[in-house]
Amino acid sequence: MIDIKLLREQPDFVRAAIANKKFKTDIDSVLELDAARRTKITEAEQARAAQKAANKEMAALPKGSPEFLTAVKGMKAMANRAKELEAEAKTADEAFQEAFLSIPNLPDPSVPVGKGEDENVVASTWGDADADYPYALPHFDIPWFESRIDFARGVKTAGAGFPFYVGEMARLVRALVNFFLEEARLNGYEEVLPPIVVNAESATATGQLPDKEGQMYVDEKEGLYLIPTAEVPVTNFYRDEILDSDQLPIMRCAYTPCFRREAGSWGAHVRGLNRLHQFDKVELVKWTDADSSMQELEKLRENVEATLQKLELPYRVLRMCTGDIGFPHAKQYDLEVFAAGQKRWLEVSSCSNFTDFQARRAGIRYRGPDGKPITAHTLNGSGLAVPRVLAAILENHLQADGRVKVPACLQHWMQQEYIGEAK
RNA sequence: GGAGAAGUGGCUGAGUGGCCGAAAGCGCUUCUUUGCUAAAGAAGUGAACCUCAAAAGGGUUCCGCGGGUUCGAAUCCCGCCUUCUCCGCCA
Repeated sequence: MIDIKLLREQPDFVRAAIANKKFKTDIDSVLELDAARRTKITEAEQARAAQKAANKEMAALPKGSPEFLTAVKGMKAMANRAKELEAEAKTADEAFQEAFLSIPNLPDPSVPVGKGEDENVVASTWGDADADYPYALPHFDIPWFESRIDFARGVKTAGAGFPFYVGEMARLVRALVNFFLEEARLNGYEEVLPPIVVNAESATATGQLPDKEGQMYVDEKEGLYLIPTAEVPVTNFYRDEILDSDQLPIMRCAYTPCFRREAGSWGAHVRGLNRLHQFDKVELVKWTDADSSMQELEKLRENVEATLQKLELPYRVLRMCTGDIGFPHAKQYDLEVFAAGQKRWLEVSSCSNFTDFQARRAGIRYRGPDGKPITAHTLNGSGLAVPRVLAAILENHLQADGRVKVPACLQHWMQQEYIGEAK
């Protein structure tokens, strides 16, 4: 949620700022609900204050005396009145909160204005996507692919989108996870191994609930959700806490499997590893003060880029435009690797600054110079998601003999220069 | 899963219907003093929201969470959560 004071004091500024986002909000009705709510709260509090004052006088009277009994009669009416007004205030407040939560975060001024994904700006490109890849194939067309990543048996065992990784491919996935974690560690991120289920409070704090409820797998009996990303449990680590400012920025990384229902998003272009219900990812999360989050976003993006470079995969950085950044995002970069077999760019990381939007909702603050709590800023980025990186490795590093060359940076964990079968 | 006990402010811990937003101690901050990495004394020391142009001030709420009883609840009742102990089960 945004800062309510900003909305009250500069409604036109807010209106203009979110005009270019894809989420539509009626600012005027939010302001009206806010005014109505405040009137009701004041009324209710005055009634309660009057009751408490009268009550205090009454408490001094001898219990059971005639004066006492008379006073009790009057008090009953006051108590009922206060209760009524409090109920009205609560209703008005809930109506306001619901409307207020529909206001998206304000895009940073540096975000390019645009209506949708076609207007994202390519900020930079690394490597040579136009190079000749004479042996590249879509990864799902590599002859030995199904013997290493077994979708059919995954369907039998769990369902579509839950493949088995077998033998050297399982080891390659593990190598990638280790490599990503080690990169993060060397860049100063402290590793955490979080729960991979969260409760409704946590899912609400980071914004998965209520809007994206349909995207998560849920255990209704226990009220637990399988995480769609490690962002959820990791960010909630500090929910409802006040941090010391000298701790900031806090940098964490976490490997987890991620679970996404991806309801209604299946089609020809999501074959193979392009989109799965379960996948492995290393997530980077930062908590910063209010002044340095934009710089920290650049560092975060650079950290992820450096990791991609070591994998020798061409990629590009997209500056997401106002019409394509997410609801809680102030600024967002997407990193896409070029998969030479499919001749497609595949998103492997999204690096985002939520400014104070998510932290306000999650109650994450730090103490400022005067000791007063200030809402923190939160950021996160994938560093990286395994399956699409794996897809690009399989496609781009496919050799003349039909095997795939394992990038040098993974040797430490793989101890194997090639995978697959020679023709 | 069964039985029992407990959940109070940064920490320890009083408090069983009104004088409790909450004793006391510790910790922390500021000041005073003596002066050598310390002692003593004084004052202060949570959060959210409403009101106010702002500050000051005022008000409401918060004693695990949510309901209820009552003129009035940290204190009584109900549900839930968590922790601890014992038993059971188990990687």
